[in-house]
Amino acid sequence: MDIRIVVDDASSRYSFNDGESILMAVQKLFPQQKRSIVAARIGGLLVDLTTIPTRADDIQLVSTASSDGLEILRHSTSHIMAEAIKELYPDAKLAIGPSIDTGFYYDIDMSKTLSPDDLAAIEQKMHEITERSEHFTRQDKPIAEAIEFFKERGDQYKVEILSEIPATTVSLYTQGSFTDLCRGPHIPSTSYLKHFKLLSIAGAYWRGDEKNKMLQRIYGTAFPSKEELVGFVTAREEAAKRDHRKLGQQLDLFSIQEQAGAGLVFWHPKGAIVRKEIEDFWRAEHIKRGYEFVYTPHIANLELWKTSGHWGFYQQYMYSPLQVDEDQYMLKPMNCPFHILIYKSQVRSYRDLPLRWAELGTVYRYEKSGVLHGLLRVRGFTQDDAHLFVRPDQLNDEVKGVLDFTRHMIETFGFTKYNIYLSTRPEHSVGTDEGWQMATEALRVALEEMHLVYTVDPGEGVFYGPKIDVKLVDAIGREWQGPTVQVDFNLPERFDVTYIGENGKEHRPIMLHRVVLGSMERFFGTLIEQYAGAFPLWLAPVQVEVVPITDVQEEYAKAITARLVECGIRAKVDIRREKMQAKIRDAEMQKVPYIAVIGAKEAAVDSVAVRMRHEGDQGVVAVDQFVERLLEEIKSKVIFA
RNA sequence: GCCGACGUAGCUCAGCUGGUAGAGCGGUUGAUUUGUAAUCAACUGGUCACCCGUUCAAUUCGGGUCGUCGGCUCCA
Repeated sequence: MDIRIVVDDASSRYSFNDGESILMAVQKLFPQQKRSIVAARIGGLLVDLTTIPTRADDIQLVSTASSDGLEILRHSTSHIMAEAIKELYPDAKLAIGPSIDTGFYYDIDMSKTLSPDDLAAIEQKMHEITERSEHFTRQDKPIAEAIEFFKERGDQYKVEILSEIPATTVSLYTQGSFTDLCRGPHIPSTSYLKHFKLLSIAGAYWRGDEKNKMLQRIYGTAFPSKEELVGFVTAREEAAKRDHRKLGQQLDLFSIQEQAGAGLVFWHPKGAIVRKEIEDFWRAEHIKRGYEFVYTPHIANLELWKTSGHWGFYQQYMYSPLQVDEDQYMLKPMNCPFHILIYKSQVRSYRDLPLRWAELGTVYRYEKSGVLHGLLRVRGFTQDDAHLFVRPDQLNDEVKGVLDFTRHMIETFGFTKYNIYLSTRPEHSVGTDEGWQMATEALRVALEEMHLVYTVDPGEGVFYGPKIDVKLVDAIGREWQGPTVQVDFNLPERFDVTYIGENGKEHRPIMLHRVVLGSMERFFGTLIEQYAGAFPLWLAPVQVEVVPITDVQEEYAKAITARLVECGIRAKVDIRREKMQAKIRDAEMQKVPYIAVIGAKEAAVDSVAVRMRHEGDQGVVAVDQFVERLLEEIKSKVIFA
């Protein structure tokens, strides 16, 4: 049979003999790259290379250079790891072992608790298996037979999975003595696997449900080449250096103290400067966009939280009540009810809307101890919150306004790594289907009209309404929810929020909850990682470090520093009895954007020798010119100077 | 909260099988007056996270608590 074989952009024809598999053809056609071609695609379907073509459809070869190929390699690696584990620990029961973005994992239930040392032994066993060149063979079985097969082996998890598969037949893959339930395809032989590494052990609930048993999960990765594997490991080490927790300490930005409690943030002077810059900018942008500011208390009567529904729907995140005289008061987990109270303090006309009220509102939420994470998940944090009270006819424009605002913030702060999601109605929620549908549609339309790329995140909305989330990505690729817009038709209902319409009758406004940064803590955390601590000039805690070469220039250096400070520049002078090299080193390590070196030459002509962070010596510049340049850079919020 | 690992000077870390601790950096003092990433020296610094137990003796062994880290589950 004569079939066209496609590789990347090229194609050639090959005439298959009876019973000749794709693998045999590949070995003849591409002997030099036989281990990089791992599967094939026929009519859109991925198949094993051992497949014997039955029709004259085009065959597209899949190599490990493609994402499909890499996934197959990694998935096969997880099977090989499972085989190794079964050999070492025969009582191990396997659950699931998929490939993921960074590699693969396998969830295992076994009596022995694995330690990091055991990973080396498993890896060793895997190398043995790859040297044995075991073939992966596929077998299609009626589902009942497959269930019987796994039942006999005591593989209860496989049986459970099978019992929920609707198909009548399933495929099993065997290599060596190991057989697993799997859709495939797989690499033809274990010898294809050369470059892999087991990374870590973690706990994971069976089927991701915390009511189920916790299994042991082993994470690992595999790559087509040694260089790529080494590159992956180095990239992880590099990413760890950007970790905001590490930089927070090195740059003296913030701390979280055991003595005070987990998840409670202390902003040190340098971190506080960055926060103040962010806040100043934030306020100025709000004024430009027609917002007003409000301030509200940190605690309020429990009755208020019952009215708002938080007591019913959000109690697990709220701290225990405080007894105040005869009443119970709650620390606020959200700001919304307070803004509503301000709204309700007088009768509102349709002419007053939209009302946009913003507050840097500090809230406290009980987060489970295991989820706390530096600045990115804490128990007390300040939301850059705002609530918009809008008429139905204003909803679309207002959502778009918020999205535009968010985009402006993200761009100004130079974020390049983020994803947008549209989250729909969750299981636990209030309101009518029509309400949810209308609100979700409003968000979707706004996203489309703004030409924003987004993903629908089903069931991830808040109990009171759907939302659009912007998730910022941290140094090692984890997503953290930042900016969000949420439509709420529930609270206005519960608090009986109204405005008087043109017809003189009461109408219900729609409420929008939104943050354009997320929270000051989380935003700062991701910002630190974004810049690896090297903030752009406008945000840098110290903008200029003035370094006199000897103490002869000390007075001049102090005068220059005072002049810079006078111009609104955050300048510091280093008058320690250290060599200039040591001062420069320290300033570089503190990631100060500019170092102004002053020796006898500079002092004589009212100038400084400018050194830029990461760039080195920039030559001598007159002080006035230097100031002008700095002010311009600060004003324009240049991201990469 | 769950699974696992970890918790020694301000920081980074050493301390074999139990006999109350060390280094470098930092800080202080002194000397050095220096041209773009660490000048030299002396001094300083720790109820070994906390509590209970085993032991003649615990930083070291066991249990618990708190915290941190990697995941899971859950969220700004």
